[in-house]
Amino acid sequence: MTRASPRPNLAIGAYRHLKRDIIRGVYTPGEKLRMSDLKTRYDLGVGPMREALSQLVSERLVTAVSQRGYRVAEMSIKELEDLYDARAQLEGLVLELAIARGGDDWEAQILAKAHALSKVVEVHSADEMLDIWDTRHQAFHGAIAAGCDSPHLLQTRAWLFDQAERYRHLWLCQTVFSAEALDAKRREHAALTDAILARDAAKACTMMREHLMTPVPIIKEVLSEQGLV
Amino acid sequence: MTRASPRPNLAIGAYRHLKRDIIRGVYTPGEKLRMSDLKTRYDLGVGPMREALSQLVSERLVTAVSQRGYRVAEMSIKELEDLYDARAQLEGLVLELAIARGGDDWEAQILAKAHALSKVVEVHSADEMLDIWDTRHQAFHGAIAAGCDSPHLLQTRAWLFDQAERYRHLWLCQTVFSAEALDAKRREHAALTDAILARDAAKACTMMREHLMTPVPIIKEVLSEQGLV
DNA sequence: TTTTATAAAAATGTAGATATTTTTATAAGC
DNA sequence: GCTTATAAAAATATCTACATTTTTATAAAA
Repeated sequence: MTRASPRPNLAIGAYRHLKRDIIRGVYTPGEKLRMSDLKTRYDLGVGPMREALSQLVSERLVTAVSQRGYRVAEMSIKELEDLYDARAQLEGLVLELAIARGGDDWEAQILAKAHALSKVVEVHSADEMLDIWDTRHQAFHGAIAAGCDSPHLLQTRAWLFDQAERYRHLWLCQTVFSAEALDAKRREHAALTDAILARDAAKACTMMREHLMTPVPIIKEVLSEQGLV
Repeated sequence: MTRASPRPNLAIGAYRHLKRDIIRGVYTPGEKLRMSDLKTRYDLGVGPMREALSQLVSERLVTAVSQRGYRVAEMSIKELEDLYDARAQLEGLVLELAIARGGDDWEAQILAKAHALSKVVEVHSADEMLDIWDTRHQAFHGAIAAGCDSPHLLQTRAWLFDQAERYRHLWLCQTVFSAEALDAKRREHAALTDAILARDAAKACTMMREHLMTPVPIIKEVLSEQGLV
């Protein structure tokens, strides 16, 4: 029997918690992460804390200067634009490969996830709505990308996604609570699904790139409003 | 005045050293990295060592299982194939963007680096030859990629490059010490440069993808010969 | 052979010592 | 007075050594 992963060590927990907090905007961009504060906030020693921070430095969510500690990575309009452009281009490539390589099961999964996403309605709390819609939305796009059948391309995709997560979170709050915005997205997803299932690579990839770029102006507004840049 | 980077901490040094050793094949894939061995080998305490390992786990060069320590990441034919495929596809995308976006300075840099690469001859020691050729080879490809003008795409490119580095190192030793192989590469680079400067995107991208895939069969042979898989 | 008990080895975590940076206070020069 | 330079103090980051927990190896018993 395969042994279930044992007790996760403290660094792993700290890593997850801190990453989540950074993405959710608990810290402001550029904020100093003092070891003494982190120790009390997450209730552990410096060892595990430093390990968690080291990983986040690797992922570029935190910056480090030797002997001068750690800071939350900065955010900027410039980064936002490049990040979303890179994501759109990569997603286009991945989709092109998926259309060339994907089989029947790939098509079926896309339809399944598209259906689940379109059925998100009438949820009680706002937070619940945000969670459910985002989960299904990611599942839908994940199902499309999976067809490229390349673990390493999917990994780079996931990495860019993580990088964008802080920006994306701003957009998510704007979109999910607007019936109009949600409806626009629903139509885009339906059209995208049609083009993909018709294996029209050129059309589908263009639509995908445009679909990924639509949040950019919205995020720009929120960034200026909240004084984050 | 910008303050020069101060004393780098021990974790940074350990990270560089360990990463280099893994890439150069000092450890065999899957080998256990015992803390006590690492401590004596790199002459450090556990703290900095664990920080360095945490970063390498993020980069997937090392794997970790909680309470059971660290291991050098495995290598496999399957991973080799996916890695090189992903690299070729991404490099094709980056080149397509570079041809669309690159300016005069981009063209000039490519010509400059291509020239430097073609002039690598008559070096004394074998190791020196390997270093110089590889440095200029990377500079040439780097100059091409730079035209895409996207820090994040270049970053994902660098990450995939790092992932492939262990495999690539095997190929490099085979190629640099074969006059015939070097000459073949020289012709490929010249043809590639021509297509790029002619801004023939379709042709250049196809050539680039093929160029990046040529090492795969060679590396497969070396891997089986050396019993690394 | 398989299981259980025991001992050794290894990984992880904490606390305190050391070194570095940043802040604050003080004094000198313009 | 205002700025700049210097020195002491505080805050902070980093590292090592030791203590604790968990895993792995070994040997005895079923």
